[in-house]
Amino acid sequence: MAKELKDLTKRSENYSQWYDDLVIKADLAERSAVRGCMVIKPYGYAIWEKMQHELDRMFKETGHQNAYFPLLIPKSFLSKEAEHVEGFAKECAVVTHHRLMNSPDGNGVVVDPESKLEEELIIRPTSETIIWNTYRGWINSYRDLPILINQWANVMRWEMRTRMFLRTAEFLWQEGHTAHATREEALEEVLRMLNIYNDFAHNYMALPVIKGVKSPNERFAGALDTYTIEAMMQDGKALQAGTSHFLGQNFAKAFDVTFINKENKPELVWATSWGVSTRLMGALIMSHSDDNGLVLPPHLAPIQCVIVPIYKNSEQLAQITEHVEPIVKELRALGVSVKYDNAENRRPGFKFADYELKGVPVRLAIGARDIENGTVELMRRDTLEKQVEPLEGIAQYVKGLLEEIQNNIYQKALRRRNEMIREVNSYDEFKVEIEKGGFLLCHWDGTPETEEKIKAETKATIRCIPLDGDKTPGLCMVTGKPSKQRVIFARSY
RNA sequence: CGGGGCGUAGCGCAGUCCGGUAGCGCACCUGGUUUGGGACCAGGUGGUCGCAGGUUCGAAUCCUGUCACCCCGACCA
Repeated sequence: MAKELKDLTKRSENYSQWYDDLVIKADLAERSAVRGCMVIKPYGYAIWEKMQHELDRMFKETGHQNAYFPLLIPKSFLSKEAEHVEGFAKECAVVTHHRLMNSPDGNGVVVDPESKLEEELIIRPTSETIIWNTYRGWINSYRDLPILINQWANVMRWEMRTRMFLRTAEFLWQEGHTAHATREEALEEVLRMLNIYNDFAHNYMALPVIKGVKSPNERFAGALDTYTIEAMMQDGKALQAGTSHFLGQNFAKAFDVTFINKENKPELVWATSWGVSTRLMGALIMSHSDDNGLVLPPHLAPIQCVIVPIYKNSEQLAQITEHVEPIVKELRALGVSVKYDNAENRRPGFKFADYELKGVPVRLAIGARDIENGTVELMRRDTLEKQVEPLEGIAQYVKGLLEEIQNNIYQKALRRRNEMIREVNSYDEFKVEIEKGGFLLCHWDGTPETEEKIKAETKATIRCIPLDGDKTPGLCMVTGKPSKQRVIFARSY
């Protein structure tokens, strides 16, 4: 084990490989036997649960409720919205039969041809269709609106290439699906949820993101507008961290969902959908990790503080435990999640390295020397700095330090991200700069043709048209045509 | 679907050119010494060498076929 951990050494030229190793060695997930899927391990899942918990709270505080819709979607549902089917058709897993039988040649089992389904079922790649098919029955009058529902679920997209957390064939997410009486109300909802994602990324993930709207090329299949939060990873590639879609009346039209308004006239319902997924785990890992492993922001760390005893014999361990137990109690009373690792089959050095790899924000080490001096050795994961603190009042100190670490990790990520943003004014300069990674702020004439040309020639896409910041018009760097404002280009995951 | 690689112990690999007893490191088990940054010593368990044919006295190794997986593209709300 020791040597295996050492292999997670300095970040290699191949950042993706380093990332995969980190995910596996930090005990977050492993590759599964199923193509393009992964097994999320307990430690990784604990982080996801914390994310879920905080997001769920924010959703409920804004009037949303949770519900659950089926995993399987009749094929015909998917085809009702033309753009939607075009966007997803190429990556759907399809259920065609419902029974197996013993193979006639005696080798295992085969699909029973007799069990062929009359209509194939799609494993949901997203749930707009089945949900809007259901909403039709729920909505009659303006009094039934709005409907503000969220679902925590798994979805499946048969991607050609996968990468743990960032793009797996099956992933966990939440998808909100809301129905409104007016365009204005729906648009308000779209921005409300975008802001929730932004706040969550900032306050919990310590992840700076840019709010913006997608170009038509990058829009969700079936949406009129897609809003996004875009993050920048340490290797200079962008990551779409969450989206909020204004669906207009497209799905209401496709699924015939109308309501009777106050004037007793039928009207199509306005829709939004929004979601974040386990991809956020990938964002978390890629944004903060260093060469010693994961760095978790305290607000999401399953273990916020670990205590490692250092002892020569069982009497010493008992003595240390006596001093540690009240501290553990006190920390828990302060709402700090703490682990006292008194396992005897690992030496302290191993534990130190292991908890660093796992990103635990604060480590306390207590030995006989400390008991004598009334001190404790404290190490913070974000700076890797060690300090000696008095045992007295240590719980309160750790509590305060966790907030400082949370803030420091954000500031560090923000600084790094900002250094990767730069303005570029000519296409020649763009081709040079894009190789260095990061966000490039450029003028674009607003046409899909220009965006496609840039993508084909440089692999860069428009990550978003930022909502905040500079709105000065200019001239497109490629065509010289007028541009309303600078947009953000990057290569992305 | 194109281009490249790989398949040998739980994990990481050597052995393949040139056929001849299945190897190494880590992990695991036992005993002992250790324990303030990834312990050490001694002993031990574990393999139909991806699968199917073929050549041969003899195949991880040579031949034919086949199946996985990985990487780079294409694809990716």
